[in-house]
Amino acid sequence: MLDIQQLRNELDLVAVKLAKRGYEFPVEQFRALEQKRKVIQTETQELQAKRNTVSKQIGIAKQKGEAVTAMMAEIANLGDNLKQFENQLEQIQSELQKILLVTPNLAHESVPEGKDDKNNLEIRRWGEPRVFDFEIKDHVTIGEQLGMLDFETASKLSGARFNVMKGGIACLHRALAQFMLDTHTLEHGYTEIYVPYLVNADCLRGTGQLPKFAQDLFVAQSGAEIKSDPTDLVDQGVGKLHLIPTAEVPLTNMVSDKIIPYEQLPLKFVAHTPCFRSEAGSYGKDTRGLIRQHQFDKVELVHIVHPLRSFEALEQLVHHAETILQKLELPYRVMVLCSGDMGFSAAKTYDIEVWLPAQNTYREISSCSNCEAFQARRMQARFRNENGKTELLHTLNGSGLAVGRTLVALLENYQNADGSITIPSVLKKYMNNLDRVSI
RNA sequence: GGAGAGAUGGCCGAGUGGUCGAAGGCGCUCCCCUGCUAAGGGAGUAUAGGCUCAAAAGCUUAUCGAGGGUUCGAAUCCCUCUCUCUCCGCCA
Repeated sequence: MLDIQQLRNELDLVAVKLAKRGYEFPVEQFRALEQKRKVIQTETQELQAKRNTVSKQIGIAKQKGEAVTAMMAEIANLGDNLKQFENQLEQIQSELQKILLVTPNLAHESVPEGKDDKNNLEIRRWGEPRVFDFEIKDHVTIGEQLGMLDFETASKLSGARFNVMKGGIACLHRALAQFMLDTHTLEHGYTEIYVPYLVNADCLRGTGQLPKFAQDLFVAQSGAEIKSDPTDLVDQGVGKLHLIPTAEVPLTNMVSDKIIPYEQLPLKFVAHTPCFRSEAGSYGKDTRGLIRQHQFDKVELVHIVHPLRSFEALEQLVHHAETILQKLELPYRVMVLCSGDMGFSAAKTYDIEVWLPAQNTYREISSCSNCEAFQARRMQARFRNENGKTELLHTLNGSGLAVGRTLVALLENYQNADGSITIPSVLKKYMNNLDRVSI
């Protein structure tokens, strides 16, 4: 959420900045609401103050045994009048809130301007794509020929965009997650966290998925709820649990409604979780293979930091994610997203793209964002600064990495002519010291 | 699933209609005293808003799990919900 003070003070400037990322802010509507708000709020508070003082006087008078009828008469009509103002104010506030809740974050000044992913900037590249001396296969073919990727069974069980892994590939998948967790906890100083995979709507509002992106989520309902009243549609969505689309949601919300002493900063969390995304609106995109699934595993990194440190932390975060690819010896490049391609909550985002030989291109495997105070403001995540004052924290998140896509990269980059997969040296200890996955 | 208890400030905990944003204690900050330490004395110590405003400051509103209601007035009474705990049952 943007700072409403900033919107009041420099509305036009903010609107221009939002336009740069392709968002048209309802300037006139906001201005009108603000004008009304100011008048109504002042009036409401004056009436409340009056009610409070007179009520207090009544109390005092009663204790002394004095007559109170005069005072009672004085505020006889105040109640109804006040109620009206309060209702009006509440309505205006909620309309302002609605606008704020769907307004994306402002792009940081270092973010390149642009409309879509074509304007993203490559800032560095690591590793050389391997040259193959045989006809390469994509990960689907490799996995199916090994008998270890079974999309047919998956679709029988759950439909499109699910997968079943078996044997060596299932193990490799597990090994990857374990390797990532170990690296981040032992070498990068993260605290490993286990979190719920079902979260309430407040959490999703806190990180910015709700209210705007409800269609991208899966909603879970307990069987008891369905049975008790199957026709009740009134409370749909609210109070229901959602499957997490990323561990960013539970991890970041750990500090919601909290005031952290500044000595404890920065907090660095890592969690390995499944992620669930409805992928509405991506019909026909990446329909083959593991690239785009309704359920996938991810190792997520979250930083909770002092506002002056957040851009420094972003560089660290990207570096931590890159380390995984370097240790796996997978070639990649780092992109800085342009203003138009960034996610809702981000002020600045780096994407890491891994080389996929079968697609002959780099594909996103990690997205690292500094959300500045945008999420913290939504979830009231604060810290007590050096002067004892409370201040909003800055939050960052990044994949470290998407496990499913890392597996894809591994299968394709480490494939051999005979259809087997070489196991990268850093993974061997998680794979019973095997050298290869083969039939 | 059955029975019961509870939710108050950083923490503990009092408060069952009126000068209560909230006693008392702990913790923390500052000061005093004490040749160290311990003990003691004093002052301060929630959060989010709004208005005036360059700022400092002042004034003001809301908040005692959440929402609604009664009342001139609600932490306190009524209703609904959520969560936590205890016992029993069931269960990975």
